Amino acid sequence: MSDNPYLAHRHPTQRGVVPSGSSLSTKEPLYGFLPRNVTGAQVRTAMEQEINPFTKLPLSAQYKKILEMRRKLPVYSQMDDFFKMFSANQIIVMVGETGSGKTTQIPQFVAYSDLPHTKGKLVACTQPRRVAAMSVAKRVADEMDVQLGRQVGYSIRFEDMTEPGTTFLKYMTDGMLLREAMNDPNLDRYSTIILDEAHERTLATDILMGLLKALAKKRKDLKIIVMSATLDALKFQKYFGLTSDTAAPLFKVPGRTHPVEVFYTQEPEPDYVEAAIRTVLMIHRAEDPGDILLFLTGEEEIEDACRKIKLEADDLVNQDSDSVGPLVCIPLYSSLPPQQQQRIFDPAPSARTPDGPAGRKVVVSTNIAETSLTIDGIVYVVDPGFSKQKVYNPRIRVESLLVSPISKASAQQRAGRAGRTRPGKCFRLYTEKDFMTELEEQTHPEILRSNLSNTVLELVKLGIKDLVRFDYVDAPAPETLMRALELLNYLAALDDDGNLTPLGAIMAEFPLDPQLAKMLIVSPEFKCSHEMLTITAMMSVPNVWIRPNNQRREADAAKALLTVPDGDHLTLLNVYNQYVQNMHDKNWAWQHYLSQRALAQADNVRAQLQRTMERFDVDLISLADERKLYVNIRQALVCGFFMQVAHKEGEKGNYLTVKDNQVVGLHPSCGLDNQPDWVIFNEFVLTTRPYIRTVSDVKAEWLIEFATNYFDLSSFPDGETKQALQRVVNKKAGKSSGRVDGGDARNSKKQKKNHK
DNA sequence: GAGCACTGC
Repeated sequence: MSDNPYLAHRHPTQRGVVPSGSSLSTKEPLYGFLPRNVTGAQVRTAMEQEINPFTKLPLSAQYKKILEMRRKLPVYSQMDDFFKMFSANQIIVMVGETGSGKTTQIPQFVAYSDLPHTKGKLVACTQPRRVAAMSVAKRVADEMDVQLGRQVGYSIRFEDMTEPGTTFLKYMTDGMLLREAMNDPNLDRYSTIILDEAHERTLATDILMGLLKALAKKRKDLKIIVMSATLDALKFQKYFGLTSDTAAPLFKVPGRTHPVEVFYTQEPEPDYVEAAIRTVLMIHRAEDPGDILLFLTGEEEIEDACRKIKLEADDLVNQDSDSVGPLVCIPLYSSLPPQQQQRIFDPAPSARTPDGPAGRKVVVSTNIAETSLTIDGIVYVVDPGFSKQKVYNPRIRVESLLVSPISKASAQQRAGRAGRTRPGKCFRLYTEKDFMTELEEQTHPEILRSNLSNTVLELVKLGIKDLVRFDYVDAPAPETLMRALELLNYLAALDDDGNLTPLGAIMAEFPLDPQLAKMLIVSPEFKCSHEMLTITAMMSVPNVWIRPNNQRREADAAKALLTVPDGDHLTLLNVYNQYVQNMHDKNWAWQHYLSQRALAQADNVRAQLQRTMERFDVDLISLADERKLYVNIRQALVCGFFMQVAHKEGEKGNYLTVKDNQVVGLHPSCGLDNQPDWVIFNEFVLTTRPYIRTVSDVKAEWLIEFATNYFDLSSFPDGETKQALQRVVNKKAGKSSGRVDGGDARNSKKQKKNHK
């Protein structure tokens, strides 16, 4: 409070209430404001003064210009109703369609009501994506006529653009707020928390909803606003109702978009890519000027479709250049370099002759254009009705991507992309009947489609005792929770009663999957923590290898030069080290067919992980003897990934995963120069057939020594794998092992038996 | 002998 000039200098004795009857009243923009009891009229008056109520500085011309625009937003005209509802309720559900202005305006309204700056508190507004948190914060700082990072700021991974004591309105990623909650379960710094884009149902937002619902009962002073799209509102209202049969109040704001006419096909389309190409060309020939957005499922499909559209469009132009204009086709997916992604904002090609037919731009995109990126000027949307979606099978512990039908909500979102600048049309390549009867209402929330080992560790760290009975908006399958608990128990992050161990508490502090966190924390015992830090960082960023279609051989040759034959993990280490030795040179990366973007990310992640290691006194050490070092690295890998081991089966190059007995092959990208008996893998991918990817050679002795519990033979199904292990155990009998078990590195004690 | 929907800490 003392660092607040407003209170400290003028009204030091009043707590959070701006006094009335003061002689300063005429100059005081917040005169008479009672926290959480302000009216729309009061706020509008304050906004129109000459003095910025939060900085005491004169308001700029730009502020006044922006205020003019803000007044036209649908949400602005409902200010009175908003303040009434906000004053009277602890939790509000709000729906505001695209263009309502909710993301920029509501947090400001809340700031005028909460007056967080007078109490040393903050108003937080979460976003699912970093770019959104940054760009909205910038916009709102402009609207409030303050410098970004002062009164208004943002907080995302790698960047905290806030000033403690000054910032009172903070945009942040949902994951960032969840991290904060792990160390401050009451979230005491916040007076109001706004969860924006709740309908996207990210894992972090789902967990936050559960936490905030419980916290609202404990902290009566905490207000919560959940903002979502229309379709989900009732679900959230019921979830956040005070009792089982009352619902949280709904605040509704209309959007500001143009109508979109929707067309369906008469019959189902057997080949959606072919149908999509046909539809794009039909639009180009027959419809008025305006750009087209086509949704497909992945990189290969998109590049392929772009080629075909381009060929056919050129044909059309050649046949009839008097009535068909030029067409450009632009692919869009996340692994494209940013420079190429920018091409979607290029204007459509101009007509060939001054009065010739207009040119047209076609963007062929993954789901990235459904939420993350908006392209202005789109008038036509072609929606085949599919996207790649993550699915998790807890039985075999595998996450995979499957091309699946989209939901109605998703189809609606796609159609909406046609109406951002003027009335548009959406061509759905499925029948209206299928839309009505076959599509699910909502996309399944992420929590139902993911491996939850990370989430479960977070929840336990958050103090949630009974994971099965936690009040989820949608409860995950019990088997998924059991799988997560089992893994965390084997990793010694949780004890046999499900309580967090000291090791688990540290693991939870790392922004990593539990396996990675574990191997990193135990790595000092193997004197290779510098190296494990690098490998962990490299495993936490997108694929560094680039393999252009027309230069596959060159790319493979470049990769061969960097490959370490004992394992892909060592190759990743080598790549990073070479990158650093070559001074992070962009050209070096380019010449070796490596993604400079991914390498730079690895650098960033590595630095963050190193800070976390230092914070918890995890030593950073290396062995000088490289051969011994490479052995130790693979031993440390075993401590994290012992549940992802496969054993060679026969001579055909097939492997059997341990315990699950899935038949898998080494992925063609694997750099091993032979077929070792035992391998440890990072990923199980299900494409043309089941593959394991990022694979290293390990020894059976290590499995038994460093993952004693998991490789307890009495828990093994009979089979070749068990026999092979039995031979190793027999051979080893008589010799004694010197090393401590890899279970709980901190306590250096043997893991307890924990099998059924 | 082949892929990497998209986010997030």
